[in-house]
Amino acid sequence: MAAKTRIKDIAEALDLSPATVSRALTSSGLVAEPTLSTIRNKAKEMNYRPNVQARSLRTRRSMSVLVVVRDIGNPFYLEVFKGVEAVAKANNYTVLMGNTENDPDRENEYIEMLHDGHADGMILMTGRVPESWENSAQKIVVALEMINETALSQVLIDNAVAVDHAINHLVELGHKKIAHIRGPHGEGMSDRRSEGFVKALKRNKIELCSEYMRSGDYHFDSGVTATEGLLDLPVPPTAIFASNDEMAFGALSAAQSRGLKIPTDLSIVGLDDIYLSRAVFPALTTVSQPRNAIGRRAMEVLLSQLDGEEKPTDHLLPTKLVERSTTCPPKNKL
Amino acid sequence: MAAKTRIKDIAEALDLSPATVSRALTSSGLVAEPTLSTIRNKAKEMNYRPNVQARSLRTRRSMSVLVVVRDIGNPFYLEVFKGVEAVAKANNYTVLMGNTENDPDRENEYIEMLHDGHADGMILMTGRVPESWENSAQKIVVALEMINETALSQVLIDNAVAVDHAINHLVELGHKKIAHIRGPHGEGMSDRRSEGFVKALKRNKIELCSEYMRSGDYHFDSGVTATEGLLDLPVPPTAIFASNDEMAFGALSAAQSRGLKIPTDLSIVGLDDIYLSRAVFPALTTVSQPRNAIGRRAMEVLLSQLDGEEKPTDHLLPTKLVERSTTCPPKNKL
DNA sequence: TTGTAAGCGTTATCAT
DNA sequence: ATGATAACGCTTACAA
Repeated sequence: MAAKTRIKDIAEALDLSPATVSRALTSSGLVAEPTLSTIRNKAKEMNYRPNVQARSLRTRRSMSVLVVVRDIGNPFYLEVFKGVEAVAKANNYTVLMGNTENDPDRENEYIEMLHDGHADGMILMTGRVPESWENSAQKIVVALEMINETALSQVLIDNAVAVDHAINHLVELGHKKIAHIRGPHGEGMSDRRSEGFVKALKRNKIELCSEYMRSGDYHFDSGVTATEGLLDLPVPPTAIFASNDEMAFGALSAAQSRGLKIPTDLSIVGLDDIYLSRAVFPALTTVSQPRNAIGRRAMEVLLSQLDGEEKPTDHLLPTKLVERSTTCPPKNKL
Repeated sequence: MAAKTRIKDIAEALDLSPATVSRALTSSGLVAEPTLSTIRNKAKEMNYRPNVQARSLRTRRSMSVLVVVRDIGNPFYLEVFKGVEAVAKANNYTVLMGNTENDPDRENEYIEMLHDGHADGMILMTGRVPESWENSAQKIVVALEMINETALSQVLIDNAVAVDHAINHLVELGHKKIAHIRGPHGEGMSDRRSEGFVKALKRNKIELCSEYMRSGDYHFDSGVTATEGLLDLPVPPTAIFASNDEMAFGALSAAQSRGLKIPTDLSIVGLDDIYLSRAVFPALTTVSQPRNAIGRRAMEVLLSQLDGEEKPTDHLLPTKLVERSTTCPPKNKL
């Protein structure tokens, strides 16, 4: 294969100046019609592709955005990523992905990539703001995981409403003994969900039994442990609401290990609707987040912040209950 | 915040030439000691960060690699990605991620990114070679999903051996009526696994019943459908080997829906050992792929191909059986 | 409407 | 061991 075609090559082939070729190719609308087509055709013919680094160096835009997640191994983020990618691609942006493993050093590394011009903007899904975001507020959008007290734009669900969907469903089925497995204390999303739980019970005039509140870390094992504790109680709950699906899987597994029939002996509701929620048995009743839409919106918000003067704001997206097979009325209605 | 520090700024502050500063900062070993430290300290003090695009423009290396998968929503790829990222980071490479959704156009887009210098190399996990890879053989490594008849380097497991692990386990337990849910016809990996199945039966002198061979598409639903067909048979199998975990989940779910006890009534073995295989109930017995190691190795191979003259070759990594709770001896030993 | 020329921040070549 | 200078490929004032 021959060397890469440059603008200069096209210019020479057509006996024009590089400037004109550049203008024609960037659709600046400054090139007249006979020339315009000639140039574009020649470019195609010579298989021209712009050199990204040269362009970025000159324009000071990399035309790429960085999506940073806490744990790239978590399938939850991927649908969001797809949404981001769709909008990005439509706007000629490239998407880079980074994961931090909850490591502040790595979080800062990615902020530095922003600073270095490696990316023009950043979508944060780490549940935490890196130390040095301040110069870059306009370039950052927080998605999915809420961050308390920040001046950054956020795109996420209304966690309290999501929890309401779950609890209302259980209450309508007749449950009164409802337990909750919450996420880690001190994290925005996690706190918001568990506050939502408390309020939902109150609104439904159900007594809040402190024994029925357990903590997990969003992972499977913690769901198992919490559920074992709940089932050991003198008066075990008839329903468990886990604040994410993976812990709900843990609940399901723990209950089935003890020979309980789900949902007859115990109803279980999750939150997230991850891909495999329909693949467990029985399929999990849960509350779905519009992950793809969150990704799209996050990217849209980011774009408008990068272009214009859009000020950081919050964007709440709707959730809905997905009723599958882990819920039914409690056995002994009181 | 002040404007970004450039090499020129450091040079002026120290009354040296930009060239010297550049050399000191890229550890070329060409700068003498008093100067070297002075420069490095000053750089740190002025908070210098190199401009990536300028550097890439000059060196013609982007110092980033592209990982392309077929479906980024598949959690399976993520552990591989982590492996790639670890090695990449250790070598000062940035990792970009792309997904193709099995769309040839998108596959070519990523090849073009390679060609454009957006990335120096590429790790392909699409199970397919894009049309125009030929000029870039040295820059591409295929991982995870085998591609028939290609001159590219490949890093993957020995699929036949992986299947052996599964079948030998079932045979040792005493199973003779072993069914198989295979992946799509015509795909390298899929064909290899199902050939492995046939050979493994033969080696164990078990008759191959054509009714016991079903096809799926690697997704949950196809596992359900295939299993329903198998259970409807006059003489249903006592064990099912699904060629990936997700279809094994389908088998599990279908069997449990019919009231079968797993593993007593039916043993199930998967292949892959995805993250949630331990989170289903009962936890899935499966064959694990060293995904992280595959990622690491793929990146290592890519690096050596980019640097040196390493010729494309294949690299097979070992698998192992993970015995969990979906297998036991068949009920009615004959 | 098109051309000329400068410059983005680096690194590589050639001197010294 | 260090400095001067050019060059990477592109865009954008400014000029014509």
